Amino acid sequence: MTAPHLIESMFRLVRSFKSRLAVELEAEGLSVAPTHMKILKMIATMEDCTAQRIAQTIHRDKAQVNRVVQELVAQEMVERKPNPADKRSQLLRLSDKGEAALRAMNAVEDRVLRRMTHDIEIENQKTFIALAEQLRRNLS
Amino acid sequence: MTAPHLIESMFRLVRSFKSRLAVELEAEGLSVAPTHMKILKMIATMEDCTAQRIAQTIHRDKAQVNRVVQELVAQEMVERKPNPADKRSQLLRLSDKGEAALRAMNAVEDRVLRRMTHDIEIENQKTFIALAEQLRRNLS
DNA sequence: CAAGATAGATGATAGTGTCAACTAATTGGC
DNA sequence: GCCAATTAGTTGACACTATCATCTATCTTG
Repeated sequence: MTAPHLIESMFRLVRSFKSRLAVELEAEGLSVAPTHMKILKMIATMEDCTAQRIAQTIHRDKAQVNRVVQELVAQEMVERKPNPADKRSQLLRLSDKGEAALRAMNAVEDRVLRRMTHDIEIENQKTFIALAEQLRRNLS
Repeated sequence: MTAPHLIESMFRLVRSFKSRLAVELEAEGLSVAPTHMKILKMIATMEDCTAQRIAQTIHRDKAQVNRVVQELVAQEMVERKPNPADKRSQLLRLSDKGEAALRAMNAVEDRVLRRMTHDIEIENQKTFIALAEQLRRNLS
C-alpha cells in the first residue's frame, strides 16, 4: 500500500515546486515558463548547442524545442548563427540579456531549492536521489 | 550541489511514470488522460462527491474539474443527480461502466507501481515518502 | 430582506506534449 | 560521383493542463 502514496507524494512535490518557483519568478518580474528556463540553461551549458541536440538531451520533441527557441530569439535572449559544420543547423548561444536573465532565474531557483532542502541532511538528500533514480530505472 | 539534482531526479521520475502509465493504458485500450483518471478515483472514493469538493481536495481549478466531469458524463462513466442539500450542486457517482473502467485502470497502474518499486524495501519506500513530504512542507 | 458568498458553467489564453509533413542539406552505399 | 536514406529545422494540427474572468442560480448571513 505504500507504492500509491509514493507516486502521489512525488506528484504533489513536483506540483508544489513548480508552483512555488512560478510565484517567486513572477514576484521578481521574471516572467518565464519552465521549459523556456530549462532551454536557456541548456544553451548556457552545452558546447556547440543546437536545437536538435537540446531535444535529444532533455528528451523532448524537436518541434517543441524549436518553438521555444524561436520565442527566446524573438525576446532577444538567444542568438542563432550558422553552424559551419552543417548548413542545415544553427548554433545557439545566450545574448548578454539572456545571460543576465538566466543568472536572475537561477538565483530565484536556488533560493527555492535551499528553502526546500534546508533542514534535510545531505546524506538523506543523496539517499532520496538514489531512490528516485532506482525507481526511474525500473520504469524503463 | 545536490539540491538541483534532487529536483531534476523528481522531474525525470514523474515524467517516466506518466509516460509508462500512458503507454500501458493505451496498450489495454484504456484511452484516458491522467486528470480524468484522477477524477474518476475521487468520485469513486469520496462521500457525497461534488465537482467543487473535488477541486478543493486535489487543488485544481473548478473550471477544469467541471470540464473533465462533463466529459466523463458524456462518456457515460459518471452520473450526476441533484444534491438535495443544495440546488446549485450535483452529486456525482460512477456508473457501472465507470466502475469497470476504473477497476481496469487501477489494475494497470498497480502493475506499473509494482514494477517501479519491486526491488525496493518497504522501509526505503517509507523513507522516500517521508522525505518527499518534508520537502513539500518546506515549500508551503 | 438585502448583500455577499458559493456551485456550476462557459470563454479565453497560455504552456506543454506529440505526431505528421515538408525543405534543404548531409551521409552512406554502390 | 550519384542516388537513397537520413537529418536539422520548421510549420501545422490536435490534445491535455492550468488559470483567470465572468455569468447564473442559489445559498447564507447580517
